[in-house]
Amino acid sequence: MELLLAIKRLSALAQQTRLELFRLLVKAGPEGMAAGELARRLDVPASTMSTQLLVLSNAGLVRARREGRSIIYAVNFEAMRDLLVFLTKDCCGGRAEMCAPLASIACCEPKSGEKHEAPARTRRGG
Amino acid sequence: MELLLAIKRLSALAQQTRLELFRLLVKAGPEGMAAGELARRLDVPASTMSTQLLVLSNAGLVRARREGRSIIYAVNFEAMRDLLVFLTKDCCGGRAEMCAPLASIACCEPKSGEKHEAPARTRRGG
DNA sequence: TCGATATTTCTATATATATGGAAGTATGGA
DNA sequence: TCCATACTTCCATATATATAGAAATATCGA
Repeated sequence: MELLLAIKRLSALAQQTRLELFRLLVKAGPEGMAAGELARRLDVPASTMSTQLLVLSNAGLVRARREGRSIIYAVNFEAMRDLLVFLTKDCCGGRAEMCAPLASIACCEPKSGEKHEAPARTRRGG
Repeated sequence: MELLLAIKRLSALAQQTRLELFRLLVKAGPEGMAAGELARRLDVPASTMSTQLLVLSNAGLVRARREGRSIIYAVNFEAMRDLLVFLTKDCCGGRAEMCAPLASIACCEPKSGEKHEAPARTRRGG
């Protein structure tokens, strides 16, 4: 990934309303959520929400699709993944100390895919 | 990690001079690099560099130590790791599609630590 | 103590971002 | 076509950030 694109994505996430918004969309999954619903949930005016969604959208972190009168936003998981890879790869050029711990993240599966607890399958509450 | 701390760290990285600065420090490793050397390398005035270093420092992403007349900055790998974990864990609440690819990053070791190419050992030029 | 070096803090200014009301645009139903 | 709903775009304003010169502070060597 290009440096400027990474900055654009980092900037998009580096703000309270937008990070909360993004997390909400992550939880919503590929089906996404309507702009109005997002505005209601985060308790911000429609115009503000629209502006914030545009920022995330311009950064490629979310995608919009129209469904009737609603516009549904959903996370672009690939874009987010690319950003994480960029940040991680960048740091692994010569030293593993930053990256190794990522392997211990509950949902980060070993690359050969051996059997393990697979906690990513469980729901948040479980 | 707290949301506000994550935002602080994302903001710190979401700027061209600082992201380049941070990457430079990552390459420098735990030994770090002097503020003046960083300013020279990125071709910015000392006061600007100092301000940017303060931002990274306040976000906990770098640490400063004095060595003679120089002040040496080094990446706080743990802080960066925590941020990556925060961003990743956040996204893994129910869905692995964003996180699974992280396992394929060259330096991201399987958690049981089986043998693999271990590219993280090689230097950048090698 | 003096002077050179290394860096920070102070200060001003330019630029970017966040917010939200009002007006505009798109969709669907009658 | 008319109206309600769902959003976006426009605009003004408030706040935050970036930049860098000048002055201040800390360290070292003589």
